Amino acid sequence: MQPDLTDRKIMELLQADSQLTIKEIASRINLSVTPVHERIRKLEKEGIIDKYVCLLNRRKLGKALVVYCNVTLDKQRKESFEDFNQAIVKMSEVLECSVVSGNFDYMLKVIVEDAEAYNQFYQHKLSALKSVLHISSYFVISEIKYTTGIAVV
Amino acid sequence: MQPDLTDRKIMELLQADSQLTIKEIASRINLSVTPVHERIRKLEKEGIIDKYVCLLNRRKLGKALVVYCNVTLDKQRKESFEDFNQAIVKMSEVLECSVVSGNFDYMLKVIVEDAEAYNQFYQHKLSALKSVLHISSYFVISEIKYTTGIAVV
DNA sequence: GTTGAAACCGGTTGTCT
DNA sequence: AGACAACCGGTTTCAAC
Repeated sequence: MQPDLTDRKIMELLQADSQLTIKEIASRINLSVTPVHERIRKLEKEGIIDKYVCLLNRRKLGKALVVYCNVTLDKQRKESFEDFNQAIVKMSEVLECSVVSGNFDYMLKVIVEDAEAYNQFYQHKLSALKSVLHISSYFVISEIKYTTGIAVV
Repeated sequence: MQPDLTDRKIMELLQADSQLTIKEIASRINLSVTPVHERIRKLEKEGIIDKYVCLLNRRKLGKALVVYCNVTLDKQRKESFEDFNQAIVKMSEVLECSVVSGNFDYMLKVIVEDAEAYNQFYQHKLSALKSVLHISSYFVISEIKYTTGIAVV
């Protein structure tokens, strides 16, 4: 199923605020509640709407530091990638981790309290992994834009 | 206000699934609905809970390609940063953009349909900006981990 | 912080167009 | 496929403990 323009408008609204009532969404796109309700159910069932979450303000929770890491693995070792992947998914400091093309192997996004906390993470968790050959860290100085909403309309 | 352990447990649950009923949350942390309701309201009021959103499945929407970009600006130009920032926030392909320490200036996360769409974005939007001196693109081959939930407990 | 009750409102379902 | 109406369940507020 390919979502039509009405579906996309609904998704755009829910990506910005998932607490909008169906009634509110319906009035914004000039529809009644029934079709809006059905469309949302369908999008959820199809897995196009993946999940509903709340986003927290990291600064108010003392998690002020974001670091992007480039990691290179030691290719000589067998199953380096498997070991690394399994270790990474367990680390709560790592929010994003992807295999990338280019000079290195992985791109990570890490969130911690401060520079000292990052040092602890770096020394005792990330670089402690046997499969890791090299790490470059890029500290976020200023966040210009952050959104979870992808362009749909 | 610093959230206590009970607040943190609530946040952890809402970060994973914001559609949980208060009743359900209450039973999971062995509390009644009233205090859970009050705590959530408080966390929202304080701005610790920033917003509620839905997350979409990008692949099912044909947005299969994620690219991390390192961008360096031409420092000679006055107000390069301001110009760049303003342009970036308007680009729907860019989900994350941060000023970072190190060899380059910005780290971007871009989501587009495919390689051709990225090429269009790269040539006509990103590198078209006057303030941009250099761009390195890292294509995501495999996403190992992606979460919006920060560690709170 | 707990329990219980009451009012309210949105989600949900069925029926009709 | 959309509109309307009725029902049900959760949220919200209040009281008393």
